[in-house]
Amino acid sequence: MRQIRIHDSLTGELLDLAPREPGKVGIYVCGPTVYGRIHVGNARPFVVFAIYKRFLESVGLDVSLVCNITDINDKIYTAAVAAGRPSKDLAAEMAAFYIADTDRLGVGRPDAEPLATESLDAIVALIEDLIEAGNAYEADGDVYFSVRSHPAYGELSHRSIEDVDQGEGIEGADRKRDPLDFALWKQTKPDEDAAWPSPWGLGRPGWHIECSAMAEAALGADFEIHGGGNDLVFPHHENEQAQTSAARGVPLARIWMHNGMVQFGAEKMAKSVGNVLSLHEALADNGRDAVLIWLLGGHYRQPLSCSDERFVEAKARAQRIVEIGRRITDGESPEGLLQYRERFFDALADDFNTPAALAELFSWIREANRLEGDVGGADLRLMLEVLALENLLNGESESDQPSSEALELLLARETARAASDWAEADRIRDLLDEAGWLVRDAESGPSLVRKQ
RNA sequence: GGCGACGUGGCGGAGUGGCUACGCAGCGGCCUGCAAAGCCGUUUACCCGAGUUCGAGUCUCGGCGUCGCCUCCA
Repeated sequence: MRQIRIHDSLTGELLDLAPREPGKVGIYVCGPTVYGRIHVGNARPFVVFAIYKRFLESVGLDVSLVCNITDINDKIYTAAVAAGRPSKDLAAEMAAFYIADTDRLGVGRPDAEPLATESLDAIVALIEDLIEAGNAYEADGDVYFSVRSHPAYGELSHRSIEDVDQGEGIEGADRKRDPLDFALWKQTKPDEDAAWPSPWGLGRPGWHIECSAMAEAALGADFEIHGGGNDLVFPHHENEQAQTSAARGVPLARIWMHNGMVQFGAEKMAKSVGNVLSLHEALADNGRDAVLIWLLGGHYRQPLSCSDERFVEAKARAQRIVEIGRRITDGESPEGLLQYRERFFDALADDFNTPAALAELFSWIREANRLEGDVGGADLRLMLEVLALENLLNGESESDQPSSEALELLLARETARAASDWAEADRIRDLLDEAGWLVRDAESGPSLVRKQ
């Protein structure tokens, strides 16, 4: 079996995927905070890890993918106050949009999508354990993690404790014993309309502890892969790692897998910058095939540029796959093309190199196009299924079946062609073109193809 | 300032110490009545300088430039 290797942010090295239990892989990915519609940058980790799960499953692994939904966060309260509505309603609405928008990507749903609001017991229990272990302390209804009590702090983001602060001089600064410390639990505030009971009074959990608790609840500590955008490495993932390893004595995850940012122009796409393209808009304008091909067209760790040109290009690539779909037949693929299929999977096994895998897929297509006669499409379908793009081979839908009028015109054109009446033949072809049909002549006869 | 990463052909984007990435666009050709689709070709692509090496875009050092994180952030 192929050795699967992944770049680990903690060690900075390619690590072999080494499951706790042979054949089983747990992946936890930080999902969005639901205070607005998500943009294509938010969609990147969703797609990367959904497709990675498909790849791992295609090589026989049993994968459990967990993507949380953060529905307790400052941003939600701020947005709710601005909208003059209960934060609970806003979060519920935006969570529903998130599900709907990502559903349209058609890459499958995660196996679990825990909500912070439904994980309070686990969160409170983890905080209690940290206090008991001497890594956290209560202060006037808040609870803070004591960063200096955990010597390994900084190991993930490769920074020294001297170089960071957790918002000194901002919220809770007077209650912290050390400016480095970060909040695990925050006492409720007057402008917040959501709070939960705890041993420290009414309040709400900090963002970092939510993920530690939800990840552990779903997968157990020391699970295989923790993912997310590389903008989360510090402080979010650093803090998650510190919390769980302090409380449990084992790392939260064995491999930290971070995706690069989507860039709009030269800058990171971010709501705070305002240069966002919402996912539902991108899907409506370009279709999910093009959005997917665009996202998979770059290596997950690299920045990915977003622009109209990129989507035009992705659509053209999708079209090339649709064209080969008209050419291939059911059944086994020629042995001569096997090398491309093998290298496709090799590329994905080697730090999930989707652009290299796509290159092999397109090489398969080119070679198939060069062959004479029928070409079985089994291998191509296998590759496309991993990428959730096998729909491109499924051919015309009902609405793409030529109408009887169109077929009559095609017949009339054949009559004209048989009589070498090219002017009439071309006139009919123009008529068909206006009706949305492209004529393609082949040895086997003419055919009509729906214009894209 | 600290930490991390990156600079590849018109554009996007992989990759390896010596062998065509791939896609998109343009141009030329084949095929076609003409097209479309497809195929073939497209003349030292690897930021600059120095070094290591038989040989470097690929390793080392030094520049220049860009991006991300250090504050909520996928």
